[in-house]
Amino acid sequence: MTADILSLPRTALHSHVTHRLRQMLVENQIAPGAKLNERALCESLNVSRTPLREAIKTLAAEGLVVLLPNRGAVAVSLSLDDVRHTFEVMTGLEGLSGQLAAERITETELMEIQALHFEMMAAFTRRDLSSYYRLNAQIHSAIHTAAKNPVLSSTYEQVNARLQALRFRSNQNDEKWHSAMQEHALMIEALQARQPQVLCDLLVRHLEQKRDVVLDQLQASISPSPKSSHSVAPFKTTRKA
Amino acid sequence: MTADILSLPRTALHSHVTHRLRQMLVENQIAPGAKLNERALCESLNVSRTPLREAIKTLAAEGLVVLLPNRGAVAVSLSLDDVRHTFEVMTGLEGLSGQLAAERITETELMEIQALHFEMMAAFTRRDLSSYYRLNAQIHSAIHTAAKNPVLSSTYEQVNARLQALRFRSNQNDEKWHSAMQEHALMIEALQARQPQVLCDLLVRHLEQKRDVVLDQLQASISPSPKSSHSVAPFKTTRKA
DNA sequence: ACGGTATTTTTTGCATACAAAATTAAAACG
DNA sequence: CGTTTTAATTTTGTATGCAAAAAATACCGT
Repeated sequence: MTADILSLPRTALHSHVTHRLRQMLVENQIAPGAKLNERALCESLNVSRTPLREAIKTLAAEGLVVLLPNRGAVAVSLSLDDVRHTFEVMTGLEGLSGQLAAERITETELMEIQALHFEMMAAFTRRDLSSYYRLNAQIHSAIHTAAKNPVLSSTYEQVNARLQALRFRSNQNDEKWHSAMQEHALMIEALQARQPQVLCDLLVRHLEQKRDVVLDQLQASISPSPKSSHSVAPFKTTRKA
Repeated sequence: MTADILSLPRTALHSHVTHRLRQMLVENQIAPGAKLNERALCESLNVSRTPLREAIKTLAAEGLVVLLPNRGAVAVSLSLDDVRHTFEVMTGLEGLSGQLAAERITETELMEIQALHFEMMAAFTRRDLSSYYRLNAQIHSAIHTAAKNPVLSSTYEQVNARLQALRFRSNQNDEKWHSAMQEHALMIEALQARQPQVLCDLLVRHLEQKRDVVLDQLQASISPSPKSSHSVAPFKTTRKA
């Protein structure tokens, strides 16, 4: 008994499919490099091919899938260089966001971020990783909101989505996690003191650390054992032995 | 006798339509705020509704059109704040691009930019505005290429496309044009000297100037005479007198 | 004549049908 | 047996058909 929406689905089917597909890509329910079979997805999502294909075109524009002429679409699979380039852009955008946030943040917004930060410290103290991730995302999102530039926010989100599919774990060890917490504390201070450049630099270094972790993990996941967890290889990694 | 492509259109019809529509939007053949009538566009482009609608979804993801549920799509119409926000992002991206270009540019690339710069000086001397625009775009594009980050380039292009539709004229008067030329000369120097921060600052200030010109022109085109050249008003500017 | 309601027309959104291409399977040949 | 060729199947790309919603027009009451 699937909990279908059969009352008011009269609007926005393609939009619904877009969201669902994006979620599947970002959450790795569709692995990087995997082919998007229209028939299969149609059945799985209970829609016809028309809205599905429209959704795929949208996701292609967002860079989450790649269109192969006459061969359909595949989930984007980032090379190491792609990841480097994407982080470079993300870093620039996040730095800008921090700068603007430090200039434009209101007292209420600042207090909310401080509250989130305390919650995050609690999560850290308990070593509650999932809460930590959630709060971390919320804080960064709050900074973007404080920057008060919707174009910047949506651009950042779009670029960020491509990396989400990598499902990397930062803060593997306690030491790095601790230093990430300290960096966050410094960010709050920079926001309080309304120091745009300081916050910008902090965010940039923060992201560069994350980038290095991601790149290390990616490299580790491909060079020694080709178990293709989230393979970077363009197409089929399966070969006849 | 229309020069149709009847030999090899067997691939990428939606892609072709996307390009054509994007061009029409960017070149203002479809005015900001104008409704995209599917039937009309189908006839005009000689395609069925399926590839047309797919193209519209792509352009919606690029931010060139806005989808209204059950009411189709309209060409995006930027408010003054939208323009401000868009320029803010553009500035950040172009600054980053300049930084990276100054770090990564090769001798050959630098020489090509210098050549383009001399051509631009020629165009300026002749007060050949259209050549100037073309060369200006080429130089900026060459800088992006020199930054060697495809993700950055495509992100920039996408954000820039939304502003292209404004069809603004920078360098209205000779004085501003002259100072723009001087700024360009300084950029070349910064590239030669491989000074990332200097180039970044130059590009940022360059774009901020352009932004101010655009905002002035936009404001002038709406407050005094509501002749709706490229209207910023959300919908119909025509009212019964 | 005017405001509001009902009806027609148009337009959008989705599903389906059909054609070309690609992929896979089978067959023929070496 | 392996390789290439050929046929069947699947899959993608586009066109068309149908239903709901929106817009436009006509109608009606006051």
